[in-house]
Amino acid sequence: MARLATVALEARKQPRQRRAQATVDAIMEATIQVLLEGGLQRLTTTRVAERAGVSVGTMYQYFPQKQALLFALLRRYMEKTAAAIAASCERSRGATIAVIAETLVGDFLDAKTTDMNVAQALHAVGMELATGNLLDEFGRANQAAIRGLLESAEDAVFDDPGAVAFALRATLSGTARAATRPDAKRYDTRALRHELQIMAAAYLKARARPRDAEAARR
Amino acid sequence: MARLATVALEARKQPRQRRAQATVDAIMEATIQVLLEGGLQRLTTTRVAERAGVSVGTMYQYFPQKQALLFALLRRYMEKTAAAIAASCERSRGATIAVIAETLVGDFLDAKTTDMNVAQALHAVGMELATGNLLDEFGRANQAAIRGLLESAEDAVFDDPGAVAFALRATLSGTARAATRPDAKRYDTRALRHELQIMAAAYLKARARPRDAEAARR
DNA sequence: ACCTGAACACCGTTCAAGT
DNA sequence: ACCTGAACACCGTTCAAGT
Repeated sequence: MARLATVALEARKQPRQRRAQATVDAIMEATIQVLLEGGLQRLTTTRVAERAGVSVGTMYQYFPQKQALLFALLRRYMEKTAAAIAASCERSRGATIAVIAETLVGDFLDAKTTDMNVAQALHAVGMELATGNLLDEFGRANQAAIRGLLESAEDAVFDDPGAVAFALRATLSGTARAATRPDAKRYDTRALRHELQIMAAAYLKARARPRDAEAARR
Repeated sequence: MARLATVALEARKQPRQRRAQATVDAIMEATIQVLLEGGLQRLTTTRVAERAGVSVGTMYQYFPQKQALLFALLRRYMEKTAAAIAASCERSRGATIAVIAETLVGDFLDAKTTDMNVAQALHAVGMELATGNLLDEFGRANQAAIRGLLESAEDAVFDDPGAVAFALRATLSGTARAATRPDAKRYDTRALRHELQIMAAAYLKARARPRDAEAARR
């Protein structure tokens, strides 16, 4: 099992004076700039401090390690999207499930897509683009397999099997990632599996025409 | 935009003799061991080479940078899961969509869950667990918001709103991650949004009882 | 063809000294 | 209370020399 040293990622010290707050702001802004400019590989403590116009020592007073910089950025991004999603839920409260489904999906994707530059840079943390290319490569392979499967269905025919396979694959692999998170509880994983099966079945049914109808038309 | 230096991640040199192949195998095995033992933070080229019983120079002959080690591991993992998924699709070929949905979801999750130790370690690349904790924290908040929304639906009542909210949230956030990948094409994103809305609507309908029936029973 | 390991440039982190 | 920057330990990567 991957054991990890327990590390403090939160700020070591809260800024108490105005100039200290300005320092923290400058560091965070510098982190974004350096990240967007050169990716994670070029994000060094020296570079961020230099861009922020402070010494490394000062930076370490507020961000006890390099990771804390990224952590703070991620926290800010997630606070923002969570607020947007909560607001969306508030808006469609009491609507029909059809409206709820449409609004929720739309607003959720919108929220996560805003500030996409930063989000992408954060997601890319670690293996950078290379990992993504690999994921895409196999994503396409899996999608092709699923598409072939859909086209073979005994009792249904799909008008756009490519789109359905695409959505199904994205949902599954995205969810699988969540399910394999280290702290995903066994219960959650099993429940999720059951719910996903219901979801996939309902989706396919909604997207398919019965094969009989097709045969009858010819 | 995050610009990245183009780097060769594939092996620099193919092993031609038997002892060279043994060297490559030893390095890959050592990488897994070091990764599972101490996480990404302790995965240094020196440590892997030492564990593999070769010099760093030898390692750099086959893996031109540190990332290439992880890349090779990830590739092996994905080849394995892709093969499992293809086999699953082959098995349920020609079945009904109900069977297809159930089999596909089940086998997909199984494939991605096998070798979970390595998968987790690979997923953890970069921000390690801290990121995950943050994701979970806001995941729970979003889930609670969605659950409240579902319970407020005008035309439906859910027997297990928590489970439905959990599945919906996992699907959405997992998919959003895929949609915000740098190379996700605009077309794909828009199509995915539409498909997800159909999926969510179909799922909610499958999971809900009409409110009238509930009112009538009382 | 394959391997070695000292050497180099650079990075994360600390801490005594300053205002 | 806040900031500085030289100093330290260590890491990724290279390359001349070996078998």
